Amino acid sequence: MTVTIKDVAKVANVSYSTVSKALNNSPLVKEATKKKVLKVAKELGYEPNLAAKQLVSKRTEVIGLVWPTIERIVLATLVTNISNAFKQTPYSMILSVDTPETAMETFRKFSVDGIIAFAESDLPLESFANIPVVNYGVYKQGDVSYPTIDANHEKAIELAVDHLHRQGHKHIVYAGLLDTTDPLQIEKVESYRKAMKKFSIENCIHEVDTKGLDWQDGYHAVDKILQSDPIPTAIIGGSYDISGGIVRALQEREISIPEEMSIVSYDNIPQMETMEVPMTCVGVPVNELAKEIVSSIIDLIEEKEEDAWIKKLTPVLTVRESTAFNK
Amino acid sequence: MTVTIKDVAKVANVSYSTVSKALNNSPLVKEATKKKVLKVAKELGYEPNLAAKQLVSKRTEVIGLVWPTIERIVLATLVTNISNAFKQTPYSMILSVDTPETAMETFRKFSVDGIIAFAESDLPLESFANIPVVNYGVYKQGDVSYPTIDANHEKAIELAVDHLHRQGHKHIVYAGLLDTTDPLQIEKVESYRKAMKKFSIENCIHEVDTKGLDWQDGYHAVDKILQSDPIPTAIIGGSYDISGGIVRALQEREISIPEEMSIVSYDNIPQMETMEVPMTCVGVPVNELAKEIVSSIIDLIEEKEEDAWIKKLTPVLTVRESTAFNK
DNA sequence: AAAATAATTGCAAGCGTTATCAAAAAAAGG
DNA sequence: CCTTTTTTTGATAACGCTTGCAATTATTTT
Repeated sequence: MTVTIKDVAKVANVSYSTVSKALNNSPLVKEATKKKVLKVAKELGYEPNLAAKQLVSKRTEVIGLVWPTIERIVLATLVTNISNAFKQTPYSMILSVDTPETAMETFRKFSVDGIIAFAESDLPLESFANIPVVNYGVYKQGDVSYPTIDANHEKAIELAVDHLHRQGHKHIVYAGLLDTTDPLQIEKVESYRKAMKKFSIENCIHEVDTKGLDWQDGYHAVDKILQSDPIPTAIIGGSYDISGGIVRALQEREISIPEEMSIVSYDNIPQMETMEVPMTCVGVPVNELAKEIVSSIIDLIEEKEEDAWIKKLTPVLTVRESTAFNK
Repeated sequence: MTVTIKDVAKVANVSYSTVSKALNNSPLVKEATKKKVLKVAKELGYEPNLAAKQLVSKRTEVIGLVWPTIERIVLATLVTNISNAFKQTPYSMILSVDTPETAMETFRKFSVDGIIAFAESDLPLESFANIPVVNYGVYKQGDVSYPTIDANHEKAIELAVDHLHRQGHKHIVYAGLLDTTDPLQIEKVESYRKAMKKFSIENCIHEVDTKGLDWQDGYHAVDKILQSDPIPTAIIGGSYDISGGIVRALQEREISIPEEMSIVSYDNIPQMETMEVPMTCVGVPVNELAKEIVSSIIDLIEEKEEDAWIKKLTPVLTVRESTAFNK
């Protein structure tokens, strides 16, 4: 039937406690035996019994990810990247698409060692009874009740403006969600203004409210952009989807990208590369974000730091084919 | 610390094996003691230790759901509905967004009792070593290697045509993905043709290829629809997203729904109700789909049927405000 | 080469449950 | 009132694993 530690022990000709230690890479067992055990284990197709492990060690090496809503593709991509990042570790991840409350119940049932949450999800703080949590994104400006990972949004937008400015653009419009209380969206526009000032083109500041973050929101924002005077030569799209909509709308009007219009998108996900026009974008690459989140939660579990902190990751500019010199 | 069965035993003044039986509602313990034990357990806030339970009973009461890609909202809604449906049962669900191969690994690690998969995911058949699987949707026409749940698509489309036909529509256009090998999409158009024939309006058969299943695909199909002669009075949208795009495009052209154009959408998800125009739709309601999937996998686990079968669920027509009599 | 020290290995005690079966208590029968 | 039968309870052995600690073996020291 199922291969246990004892079966491995028998074949490897050592005691089963040695097998256990070998499998856990304990320094108390000789390298040679460790190798032998590992080889036998593999041959027999040994798989550790999680329940037994958990029962004695009180740890599960399982981390729960609360993902209450099927949201924008950026988050979806982040989730898959996080899931991937765990493959390099002894931990596994389970996902709950329930409300935070029921997710917490499930996670307690599984006795997960740690939890990853997104700012969007509004966690029931009380129910965490000393189980480590890492949060992605901030709830409100300045609020850091948990260890929090976030991108340096200000820097990201500055990177976008800088890039366009170097290419000779002055009339750079920011197309994003403006009329909102979402701190992230607010920070992005404000950063845009700041950056325009920094490069002394604040007289060209020009913002278009997309009213949302989706494809159609970008698509419909193009009308407004093209009606302005002077017509901008470059656009900063506030999200992956917004930029996608903008590109399509421009193409339909036969305005060529990047010859007649440059566009830089916020968000840095692999999908940017495979868009109709490979997109120049700014943001923390989603795989880095994922790696950081994963290593943070593991550190937290293994070192049990207590404080809430915030870590702002440095974004990068990825230049592709949607931007060019302004002639 | 954590309250165990032994703590309960001590307080209730019985042996801990009696407590175990009482908690599992065994007929071998007296009603009176059962009540007493349950009361004490509650008072002490006893929570059963899943790991210990698993270790001895060999069952985890956990079911894995393979969801490799973040796909159309219909699937996302189905996933959350399935997750909800499990709440009525002793089982819990874990989700893997990995490739089917790695998902299987994770599931093996957790020793899930069963697996739910979507036809889209192309499972590695070999790796299932007698763990029950339920599949949603069919891979290819007629292929049922697993117990499979699916909607009766033919019936659904017929329902749509019937509804429109009763309202006096003849020029009913089907807007969906036509140029594809996806058996589901093919079945839908063919069902459309069949239904049109059934109601003797096959001379009005009119299909528009959306080239995809997304919002923008629907949006752009409207041009083609409006260029035809005669202009149809009703549209069957091939998916939730397609229909959404169609509605928006019609509204932009100030063609009022349902006065000037009726539209029935394929897919029956709650979001249909909250669209810009509450949408008349056909399909198996997702919550029913979810319930059926959940009860099937549980039956399979508990009764261990061996055969592959396919269960076609009966779709329903949900009439809302996107359809009206043709005048 | 013997003694001391260090590096490995093995033993055995749990972890919190369930499940089997023997023991005890209660009920029934003679 | 003592057997016999039935109902109820309680020991106890797994389940597969980790983990101190004791036992063994290998390596230094003297």
